[in-house]
Amino acid sequence: MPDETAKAQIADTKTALLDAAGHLFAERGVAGASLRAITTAADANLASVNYHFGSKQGLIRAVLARRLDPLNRRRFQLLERCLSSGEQSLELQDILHAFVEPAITMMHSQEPGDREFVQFLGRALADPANDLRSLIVEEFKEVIERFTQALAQALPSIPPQEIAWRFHFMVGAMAHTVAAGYLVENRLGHLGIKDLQGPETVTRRLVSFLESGWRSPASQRERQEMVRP
Amino acid sequence: MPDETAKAQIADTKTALLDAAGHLFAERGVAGASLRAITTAADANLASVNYHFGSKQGLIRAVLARRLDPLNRRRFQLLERCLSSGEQSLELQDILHAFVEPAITMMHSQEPGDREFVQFLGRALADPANDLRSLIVEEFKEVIERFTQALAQALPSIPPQEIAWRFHFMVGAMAHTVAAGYLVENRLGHLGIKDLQGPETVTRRLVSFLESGWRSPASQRERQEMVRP
DNA sequence: GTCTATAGGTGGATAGAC
DNA sequence: GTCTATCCACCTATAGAC
Repeated sequence: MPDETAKAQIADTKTALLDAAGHLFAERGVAGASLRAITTAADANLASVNYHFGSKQGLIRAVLARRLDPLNRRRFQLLERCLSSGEQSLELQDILHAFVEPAITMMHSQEPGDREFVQFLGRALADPANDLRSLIVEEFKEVIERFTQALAQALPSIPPQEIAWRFHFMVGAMAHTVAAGYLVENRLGHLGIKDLQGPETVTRRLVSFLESGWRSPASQRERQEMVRP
Repeated sequence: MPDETAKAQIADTKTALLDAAGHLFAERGVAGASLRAITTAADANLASVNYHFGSKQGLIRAVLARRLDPLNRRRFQLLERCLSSGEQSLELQDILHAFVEPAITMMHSQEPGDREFVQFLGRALADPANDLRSLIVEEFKEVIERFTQALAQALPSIPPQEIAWRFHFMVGAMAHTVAAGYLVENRLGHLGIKDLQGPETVTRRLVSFLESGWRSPASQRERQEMVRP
């Protein structure tokens, strides 16, 4: 079946391009990774990117979607689970776990592509390139809304503006961790400290830190403003 | 005195270049801001960057040093003050305040150059360009050491690896706030929420969030490991 | 110190043969 | 679908006149 081999060929080239692009984007940034470097690494032709993805922008979009969609789907899965389980008590810790765990797990994944991807993602949140940022913000809109709502429900004494800021702090802590967490791991290694490695440990540390932060009482003044019209 | 006007001329061109570069680095990133764009914005000659700073790399270094050095000096000042005041009780809140306040204040500074700078700085922490990152890490080495030490002293029950991770989380929350905090402020505006603006409010929110996070108890197992040889 | 001109290189994108 | 050749815009850096 020549049709099958042709399709396989397409899939191979596309996949090779996505792999190479993901690797180089994480290593050098979107601007620093040229189509020449990407196609060379993928053992493909310079024109292949434009054929398969239309443009470099299209390639970026595809690299993002390939792993970000499953990542956020897993977040929603975990969030749904803790929304439906207790029914009455919405556990803060579970919500934070649902938000954080998928990214931290991917950061420690054995597949090298996963690790590079979250690193790229964490950096992209701070990237000044407008088109890249708006892509990410777009993808995150639903995540922000659903998790903000769950958090506000679990913490009824925290006013909405405080929720917004704390969500921002949390995103920063998580993004920096997946983007540069290896620095801490290296540092501990150099100091001769044998840390309990693995995604579970890092997730536990981060969730515990964040949970206490979220439980910090809001200022009296703002809580008063909350009940007024 | 022709000497004086000549010197003033030099200072003007250099300053104009630093201003323009700071603005464009924050807006488009280091890679995205070309010397052409910078010199045009500064109303200077294309060759002037190489004359005054040797290279683009030299310009980047100068832009960083101009505001990062005073920023960190202020951090140390505030840290010294709370180290010497109580003598017996090292207040966690004051240490966190010393770390966070200078950056948040700069983020709300009236001088537009300041605001743009912390935005650039927050982003540069995640920048994949090695030369830029190593510059920042170099500048931050002393900050990390001195604040880590103070925090370990204020929180004797937290083991060193937990200190390292929490410091990492804190840096992430702060960097993301100065790099993209305006997103939250915009969002609150769109939602019709009149937030208490100003650096004091944001600083108070962040310090309160972080303080609770730092006070989160370490796991039993790791505290046990701490007292062993 | 300033400025023009240009060298020497890399970028993304495309046309057209196969 | 693949690949070569090529276009053209843009980059940093420098040489040399003023």
